[in-house]
Amino acid sequence: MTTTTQTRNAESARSTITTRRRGDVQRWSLTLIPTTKEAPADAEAPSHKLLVRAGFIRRVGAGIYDYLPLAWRTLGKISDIIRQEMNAAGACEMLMPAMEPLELFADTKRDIDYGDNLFRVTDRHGRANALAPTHEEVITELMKGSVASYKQLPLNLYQIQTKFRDEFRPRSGLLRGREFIMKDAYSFHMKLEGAGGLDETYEKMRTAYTNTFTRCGLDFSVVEAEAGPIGGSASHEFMVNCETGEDIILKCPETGYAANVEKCEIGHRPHDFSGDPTGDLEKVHTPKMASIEDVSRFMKVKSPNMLKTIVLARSDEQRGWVVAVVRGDHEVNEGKVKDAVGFPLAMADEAEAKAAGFAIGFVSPRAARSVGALLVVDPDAAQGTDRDKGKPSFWATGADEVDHHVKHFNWRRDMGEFLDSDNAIVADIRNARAGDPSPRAVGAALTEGRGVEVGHIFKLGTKYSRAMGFLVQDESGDRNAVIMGCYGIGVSRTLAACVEMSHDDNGIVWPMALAPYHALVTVMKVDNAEHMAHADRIAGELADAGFDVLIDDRDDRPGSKFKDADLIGIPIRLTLGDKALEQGGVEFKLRTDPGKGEVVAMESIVGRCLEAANAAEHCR
RNA sequence: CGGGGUGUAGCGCAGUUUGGUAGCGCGCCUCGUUCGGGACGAGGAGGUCGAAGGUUCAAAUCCUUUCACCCCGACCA
Repeated sequence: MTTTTQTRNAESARSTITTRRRGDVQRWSLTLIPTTKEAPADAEAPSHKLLVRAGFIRRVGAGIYDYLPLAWRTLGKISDIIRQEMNAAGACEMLMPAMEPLELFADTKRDIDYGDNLFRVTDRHGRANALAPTHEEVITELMKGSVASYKQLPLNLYQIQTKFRDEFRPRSGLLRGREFIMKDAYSFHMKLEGAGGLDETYEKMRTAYTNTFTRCGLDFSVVEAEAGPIGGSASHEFMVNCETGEDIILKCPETGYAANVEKCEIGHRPHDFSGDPTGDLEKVHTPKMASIEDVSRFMKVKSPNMLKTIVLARSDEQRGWVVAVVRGDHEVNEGKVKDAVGFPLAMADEAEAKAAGFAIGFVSPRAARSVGALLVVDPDAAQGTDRDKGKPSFWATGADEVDHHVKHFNWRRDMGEFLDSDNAIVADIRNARAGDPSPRAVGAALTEGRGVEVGHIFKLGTKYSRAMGFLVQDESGDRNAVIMGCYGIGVSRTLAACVEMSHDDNGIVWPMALAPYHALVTVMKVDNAEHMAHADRIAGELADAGFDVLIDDRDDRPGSKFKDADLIGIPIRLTLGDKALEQGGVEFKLRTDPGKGEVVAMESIVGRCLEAANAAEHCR
């Protein structure tokens, strides 16, 4: 550090309260940034390769990584944004232990639900402990002993902390590790609606999450996810959009509606059972071919011309069968079937279904009538006429006889009046896919995208409070189970997702908000005292303006320094060398700019950088 | 948990079929020449060949056992 920098630091250290943040200045030679030309052989995902190559992370064990200085700085920036948004939304930070006694799971049985994914640790006395995967039990236990009156609620508490999950298969570097950094928040309420209710906090969290990821400079989608125990839109996932994402999401290009595959609704699709038969029912011997693909290939019938018939069993107190029918190339969505029939159900036990008379693997819609079941047909399967071709629909389906299928199935002829009875309904019961009509805009088609889940908020209801006996007295003196919400952000995963979303052939391209340093001062001749003095002065001025600055003071060849600069992805590069100095300036180049950049006069550098930083804010 | 694969220098790899005392590229150290997009020359350091046991005069190499890691699938509040 130069004397000027030291003096400035000393000055800011003297004041007890600062209203503006002074940026950091760091010399490359005094930190650890071990860049490499080659990525480890086992890395596949772009973020994994680049984070290792750029010296952000190093593998310690399967799914366990060191966060090196650059990574730690970026994680700090993500955490800072999260803290600001959480605090602004009325949540309060605390810290719980990473380890917890296994006894805490006694009431919720989550140790069983989690199974082998729960890291277990036995201490010297033989006590069973767990490394926490999340903290519902710990915080509920805390609240149980600290909150006894409705007057103390609502509350929303959060922490940023390392979490553990003994994944079967850790992969893709930071995207799915066994140890990861997470922000988890838990809110507590006496009611769902109105002031102080769960719904209110949930909406605040949804806004806070949207603000957080927007400020991080991420391109993301908010998608409706599987409903929680309360139902409705009780759960949202925040997905960073990128090709390499593990999760598939569907979006309506006109309304912004987005949902994951499980949850996505499909817009109106007309249906009509009427239409002439395409021929007499023709039974075909299809030995041991129970799958659509096998039968399709064998009978030379395309899967969209087949009916896929799934047998489900009612899973509440009442007994009963449900036969769900979709087109051969579609997938039955159990959740949607459940919503359509109005009672819980599950895939039928094969033995029981066979005993009841279903030829499992060779079932046709006719079985609903002959065996006695509620028939639910997806609109795309409920067609007597092929609309596109304007002629009767050709259907192949099971023969309700082991090892046989039939061709020329016709809804009217083969099902008769059963279709008009209360035991036959048509409803959206399949998974959505790209090209399906949007449920929110007539004429719009859903598009498919991929993403990495970085945030998830949901309404827990009273699952944990009931299980653990967290009851609080309300105004009338009654003791009620507290209603909870829970809100998570994968902090370390956000770091990796950002790299997945934003990189090029040369390396990482950080958004300004998450970059470990905003600017990199690349000094060409580090043994030239005058040049170094310029670098220190420029860095100091930038730091005063709030920029975090890294000075590349390594005595290395220009080529490798430029390559490293691109690799670690600092947004602004200032090159200090003879060429620009002769013109009284330095070279200014954004990571996203091609070429060598432009010469900017010394006195204009800070202004030029501020301009770039602000432009970056706005374009996100 | 099923299928496939890999463990040799910090990283990337060859050598294993056919046993003979360990090599290449990058990186690192020293010296010199270089110096605006991963320089060149000369010299040098660095390896219990994942571990244990066995066969053999001799094992990275053959045999047995074991451990670790990766990829695909299944799974994933």
